[in-house]
Amino acid sequence: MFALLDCNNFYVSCERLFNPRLEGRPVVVLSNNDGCVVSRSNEAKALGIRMAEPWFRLRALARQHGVVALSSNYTLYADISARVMSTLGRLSAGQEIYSIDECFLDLSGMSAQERISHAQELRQTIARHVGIPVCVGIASSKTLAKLANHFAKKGLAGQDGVCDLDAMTSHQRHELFAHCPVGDIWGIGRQLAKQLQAMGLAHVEDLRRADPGAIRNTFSVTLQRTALELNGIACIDLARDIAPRQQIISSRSFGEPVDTLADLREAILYHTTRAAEKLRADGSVAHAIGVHVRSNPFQPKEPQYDRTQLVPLAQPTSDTMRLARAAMHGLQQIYRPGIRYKKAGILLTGLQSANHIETDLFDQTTSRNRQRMQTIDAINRKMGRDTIVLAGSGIERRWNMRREHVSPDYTTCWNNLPCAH
DNA sequence: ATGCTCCTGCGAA
DNA sequence: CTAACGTTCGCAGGAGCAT
Repeated sequence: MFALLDCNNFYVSCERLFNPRLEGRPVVVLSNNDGCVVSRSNEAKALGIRMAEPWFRLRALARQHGVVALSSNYTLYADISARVMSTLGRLSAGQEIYSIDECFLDLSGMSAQERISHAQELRQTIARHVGIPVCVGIASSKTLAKLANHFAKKGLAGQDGVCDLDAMTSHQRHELFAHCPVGDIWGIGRQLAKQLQAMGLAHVEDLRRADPGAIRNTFSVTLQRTALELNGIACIDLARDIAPRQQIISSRSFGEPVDTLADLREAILYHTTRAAEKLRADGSVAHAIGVHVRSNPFQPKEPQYDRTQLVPLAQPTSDTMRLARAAMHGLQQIYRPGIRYKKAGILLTGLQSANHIETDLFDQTTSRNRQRMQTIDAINRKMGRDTIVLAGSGIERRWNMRREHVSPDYTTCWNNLPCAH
């Protein structure tokens, strides 16, 4: 038996913790670069503001209704998330942290009564200890638990932010499934929903009753598993141990378009530095680095360009200088003048544990390099992220993202506390 | 026929 | 005033290649 616990309007709820004036008002949090809406308060949803709506298209409506728009502050959200997750971890047998605002929990061996009262207790504890409102969905597969959470959030399944599909009658379940579009199911996005609808499988109940073998043939094993899970046959286990990452991406849109190789070099070096830090934090090494640049696809009249160049590494490494050299080589190959670039980034792939790689008998520089990177990491951890940087990664950084309405890092930075000013 | 790598598309949050 | 549309991850499956 699985529970899926999901925080309500998570980023907005985080902002409200420290700014009570946001209570009762329409509030949205914007994606990086103040681009799109990624979190909405109930009041904002009531105004018809949709998920992923570009902010510039909402400006007029927002002014009219007094909508508060905030830049995203992932430092704050990550810290609040850690508090929610550790609180839940203490109260649960098995926990899989699925994303920044949701996790699966193992509720096996409980009666329906026990499950529902346990879920209520979780909600109250999170509200008291962290201050974040959450909803809980419960069922016998992860896909159904996600769906149950969806019903709980919409208030379709009765009381108080908890929905246990296994505590309901089959008639009640049927009613919910018959009216819920397939696009609301975990794993079914826009493309699949369109195809399924064309085949007459428009609602959850249709897919649940479909022949799994036929689904496998016309679509994929993934969708077959989804169909089985809708029938309460658990195909996807709770992931108890966190598998090491297979790739690391660092990329970002520019605040303003960039056209010089010099600016792109800075940005690529910056991202290489960030990604290499993550790589070493994971205790991994990379076999290849990919360099990615692209123009702005939302300006179709301008010349379009979108390339990534994969550069294999002679020996797998986590050394920033080596990765940077490879990245510069890749960038050189794909840079084209006369393009207004809007985004650049890098990708580290073929990740492996640093412990398992063969060391080159004739290479005496590797261990010195490793020590050097460890020292730099330690200094940057202690003194702040950009204390020691690559000279090439830029000072002025004209390409930095827009972040016009950012809130303070209330919980992780003393200097950002309002009383420090 | 089989198995590999590389690349693209899709989905998720 | 203008122009202004996210990021990071995993998985499936097809293309291309070698055996």
